[in-house]
Amino acid sequence: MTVTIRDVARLAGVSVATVSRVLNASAPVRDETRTRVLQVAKELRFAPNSAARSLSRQRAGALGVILPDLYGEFFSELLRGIDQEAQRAHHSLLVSSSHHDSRGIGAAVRAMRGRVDGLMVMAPDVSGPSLAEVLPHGVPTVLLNGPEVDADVYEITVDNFGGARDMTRHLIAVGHERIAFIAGAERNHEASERERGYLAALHEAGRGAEPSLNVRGDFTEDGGWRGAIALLALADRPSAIFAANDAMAVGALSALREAGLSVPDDVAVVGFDDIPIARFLNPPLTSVRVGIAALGERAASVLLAALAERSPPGRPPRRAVFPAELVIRDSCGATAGPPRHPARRRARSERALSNPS
Amino acid sequence: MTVTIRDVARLAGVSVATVSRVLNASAPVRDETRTRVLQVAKELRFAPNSAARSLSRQRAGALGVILPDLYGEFFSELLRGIDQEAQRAHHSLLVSSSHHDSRGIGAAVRAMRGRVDGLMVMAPDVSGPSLAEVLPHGVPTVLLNGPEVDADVYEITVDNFGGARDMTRHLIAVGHERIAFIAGAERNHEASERERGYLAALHEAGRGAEPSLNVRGDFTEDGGWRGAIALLALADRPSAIFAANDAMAVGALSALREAGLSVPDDVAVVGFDDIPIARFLNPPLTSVRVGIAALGERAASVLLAALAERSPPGRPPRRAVFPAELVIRDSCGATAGPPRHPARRRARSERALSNPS
DNA sequence: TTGTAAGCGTTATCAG
DNA sequence: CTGATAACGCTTACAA
Repeated sequence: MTVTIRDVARLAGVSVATVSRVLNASAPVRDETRTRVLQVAKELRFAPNSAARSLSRQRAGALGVILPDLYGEFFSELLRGIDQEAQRAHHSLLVSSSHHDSRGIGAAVRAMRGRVDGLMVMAPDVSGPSLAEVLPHGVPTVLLNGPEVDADVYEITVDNFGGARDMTRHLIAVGHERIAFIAGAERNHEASERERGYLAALHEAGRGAEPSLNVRGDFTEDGGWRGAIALLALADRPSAIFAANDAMAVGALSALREAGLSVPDDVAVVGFDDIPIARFLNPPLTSVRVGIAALGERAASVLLAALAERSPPGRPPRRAVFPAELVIRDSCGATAGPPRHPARRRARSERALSNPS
Repeated sequence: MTVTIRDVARLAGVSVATVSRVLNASAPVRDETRTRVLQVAKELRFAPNSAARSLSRQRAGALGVILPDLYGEFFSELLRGIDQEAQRAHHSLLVSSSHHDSRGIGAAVRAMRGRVDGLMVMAPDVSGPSLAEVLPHGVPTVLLNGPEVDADVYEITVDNFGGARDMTRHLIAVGHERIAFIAGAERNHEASERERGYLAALHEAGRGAEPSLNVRGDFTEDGGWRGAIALLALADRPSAIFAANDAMAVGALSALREAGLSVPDDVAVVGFDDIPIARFLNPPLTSVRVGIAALGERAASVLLAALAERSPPGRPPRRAVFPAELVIRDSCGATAGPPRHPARRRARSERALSNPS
């Protein structure tokens, strides 16, 4: 076996309690013995066994993250934000991914029992009730971008509906007549919210939603590519394509390029999420900014705060909604064409609209 | 507190030992008692406490992952591969990120003590000796894409040198005279290996390396953008830009577009890693395929195998090198121009070279 | 200021 | 087949 606290105690000529006190600064220890203990601990490269520690104090010093997937820039950004906040609070991160049904989520939740103090769960493609069934009791939990759930949890979501509605409004405002939508995966909460926003904006503009312009995607580049191909095959092709996330917008851009069409001149393309790469695309992608990393940070900090307060989370669940704001870049044709040698970079053809109409 | 094995035992009218036996199928139990125990366990939604479990058996059923960063598609792909393999073996994943120095890595390693059975460490910007200092003794460890380390660990790396050399050879072969390089971060092992490959290819072609064509980057899109801007400011601009990773290539493409230059007609651009988005870029990016997810899977499976064998890892360290092969797409100008309406997708303007010259 | 000892929740050994 | 009970490594009253 590896070195334990008893080894340190023996070599330092003290009891294990004293070693523990020194290492945790949990009680006063004579200076001389302290330095001796530290000395020995360093020599032995002692590191306390976290499992034993978790068991003894009744907390693990770790947070669990359960995600539907890990593909693409969205999840790494989210995880990055979560990790940053967790690390600030000296907490470890347990990550489990590719859970698309409640059974899988339940299994992941159970596996984390005892190793984490709290949970962040993103499960956009699971229904509220079936999610509530597998969520743990007595473990503070933050739900990310999911449906509303009848359970004692915190919920943080992005304004998917409002963002999509605003984006569609914007496309209408700049004169687009035929606005197509590449939707997200079926039964996915975020996907349906965004679709709802798209339809609402069409409706309020007094336009009917043309079914052929609303195609099903799956949030991947390939899905966006296929969606765009389908749309281009229409007799009367759309003048704008709104992809329900940036990954699909990337795929759509690729399809348009292959078809020899120019963006935004022939067809405008916009996305959702504003993943980091969006502004570097060709052309730079108009999108809906979500602040993915900030969302992750927020989720972690809400969870940490819940853990900090002594009172068990018997309070009513709190629900927070992150704003989603438009970021207009070249791909929608609403900016002036880029000058050939821009002096400054960012300010050129990018603007954020706080309250687009 | 939450429900423990004692609660289950009491309600089922058996001892905790029996409950444990039932739940782990670790010893024969009478059918009748088994069903009764399972019944009670389900009713109580019992899930064993993993910390206690880890402590008792001397294994945690979890793997640790230590990464330098979490930004961009590279790391999410890597993590995706690792997670996939870990999940197959019913292991959890502990992830800790943004560790660029040995101190931080040491802290992360210590924090994982007792919660993981093995470690995967990616630390390209830490020197071998200082890494060896903080690596744990007695914990099976896989080093990813790092320098060779004098410690009892497994090492898995990508052929960064060979890949970069082959890519440069390719650019030379298709007639490029002035080939620029946007290097990775300083003191980064992968960065320097790739740079070495670039220089080696120039050298073997009897060309001197022009210092002004070799600019420093940092593996981010922004770094690539700045690098390209610097290169375009040269009196005699390069005909090809080799970015040391795809993220920087993305930035370079963006800079070229802003400068009104066409890729590949005015300047060719190539990258390294072949992140998933590369083939969807505009134009599709020629790159060096690394098989990122497969690399992660491999790392996890090597680790799991090491954990499975009873013998403590006293064997000599094993080092494996993943091949890196060119993927030629449009951005380097070595493919025929894309037809306007390609029938098939992938085969059109993409080809993989196994043994490029 | 320090030591002793009782847990923390499971697993595993050893008797029955 | 089943039940006590001793670990596992650490923290934390409670004493001294």
